[in-house]
Amino acid sequence: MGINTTEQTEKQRREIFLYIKNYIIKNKLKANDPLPSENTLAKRFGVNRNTVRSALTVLKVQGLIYSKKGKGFFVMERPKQMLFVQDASLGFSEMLDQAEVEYSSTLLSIISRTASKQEQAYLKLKPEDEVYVLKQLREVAGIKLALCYSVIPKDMLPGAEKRISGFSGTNQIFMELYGYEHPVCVKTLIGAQCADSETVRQLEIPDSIPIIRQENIYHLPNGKPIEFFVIKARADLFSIQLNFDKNNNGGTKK
Amino acid sequence: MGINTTEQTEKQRREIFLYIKNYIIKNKLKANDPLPSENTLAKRFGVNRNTVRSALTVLKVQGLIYSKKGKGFFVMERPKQMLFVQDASLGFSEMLDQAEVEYSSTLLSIISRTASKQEQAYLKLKPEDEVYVLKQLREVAGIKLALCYSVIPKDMLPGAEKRISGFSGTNQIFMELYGYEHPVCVKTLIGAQCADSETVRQLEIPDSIPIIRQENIYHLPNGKPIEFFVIKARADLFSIQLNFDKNNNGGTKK
DNA sequence: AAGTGGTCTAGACCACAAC
DNA sequence: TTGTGGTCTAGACCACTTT
Repeated sequence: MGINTTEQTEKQRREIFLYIKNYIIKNKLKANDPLPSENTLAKRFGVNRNTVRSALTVLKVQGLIYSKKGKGFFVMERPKQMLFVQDASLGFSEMLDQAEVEYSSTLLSIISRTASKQEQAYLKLKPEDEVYVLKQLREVAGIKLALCYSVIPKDMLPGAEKRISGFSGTNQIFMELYGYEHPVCVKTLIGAQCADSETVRQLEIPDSIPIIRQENIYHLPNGKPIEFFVIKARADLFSIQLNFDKNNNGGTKK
Repeated sequence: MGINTTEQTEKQRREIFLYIKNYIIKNKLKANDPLPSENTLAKRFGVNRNTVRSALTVLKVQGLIYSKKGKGFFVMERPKQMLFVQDASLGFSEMLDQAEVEYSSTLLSIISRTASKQEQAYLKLKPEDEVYVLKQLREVAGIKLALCYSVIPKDMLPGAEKRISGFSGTNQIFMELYGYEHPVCVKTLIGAQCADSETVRQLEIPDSIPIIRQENIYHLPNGKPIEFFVIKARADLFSIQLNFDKNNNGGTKK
């Protein structure tokens, strides 16, 4: 068949797409197992290599496979979803504690700058006030799970740059290093977004994985704002559970 | 330049990609404004139409542009984010009420079937028990915002197929049609996922938009499970806010 | 040297839309 | 009829990996 003859419009690309998906299932391929090469598939289906490539591209943006130049295509690993129970009294680290998973925190950077308008509102700051911004990478069960940003009024942590070490969460800093009471979450905002380039790079994920973005505002028990905490976590691994059983406020319907 | 000569490897596709993004900004294009055609761009950059297409494909999967066969490429509309405050005592419709946005609900289908294992656990059902499954499309401010699934034990709604009309939320059915008390949410699970094909079709969105998935379990005040409610909402429009100010349970740290 | 994926060209045919 | 996007072919060259 030299030139296009018949029903090329209803895509044979889909046929190859489905073949690969079935191939993975039937052969019970696990993560990082190799797939047939582009040329092999092109010959098997009697189509051009470009057509095979367009099918593989779809699988790639869906995060089912990945490729390495000079080597081939491989099955992407799809780890199991983890569930984390959210509570006003728990910080992020403590939530991981409660979930009984092994985790670690790496302090990527700490800078100080003036507060943005949003941060001024959340932390009750004046435009000239400065904040510390701590960027952290959280790994859970050996997997890079989330990028976290802590925004903290600078006057709450005098000399923080030199005092912070052996870091494993800001609540530890607040309580053990500065003697504050346990902060309480007064507001949480949960959304989802596409992975930005920094998140893709730091978490080493394909940009097809959606990101759960959680913003928390923490106060001290006396009402003083102490932290604006942003979590950007891989949504394929991270989900949030909220229980209303206990602190049921009686259903005050408006 | 007949055949590939020099540095083709570091992609001129990116050049076209950036050109289009700048083109939209510089010319202050609004939603649904047309973009230059593939052939126009190919001539302007002196490249093949396929190269232009691969750049446009990237912009399409990112949800910045869309195309219509026979017409051309257009700027995708990027609506503003809406914020919804979550509360144990509020159903989804009531949450929209409280947000003071104009909304509507369309009942897409109602079927009955046996409960899945997950539904059996959530609704305390036996394997042979049947449930109604109501599929709803929620539109907010004229925009298709979310696909919702209500799973309700069949014995809670005798003869539902014939009694349901002028539907605007299951809580209305529970209370006005069947005289139940106002259900209370006892558990919420929030995650994010890529848009599945049905959601893409029903909400008329590109599959690049992430989806917030919220699962709620509702009980009657007497503790009887009445509804398993799943919301699949566009994450570019929908985010969830939780306030812990009021019902602070005192910070019982474990 | 041979094989793999990545990029790009040149050109064909199709379905659809506007004139 | 002309122009648009959608699909596919055939083939070139590149960078990288393995033998």
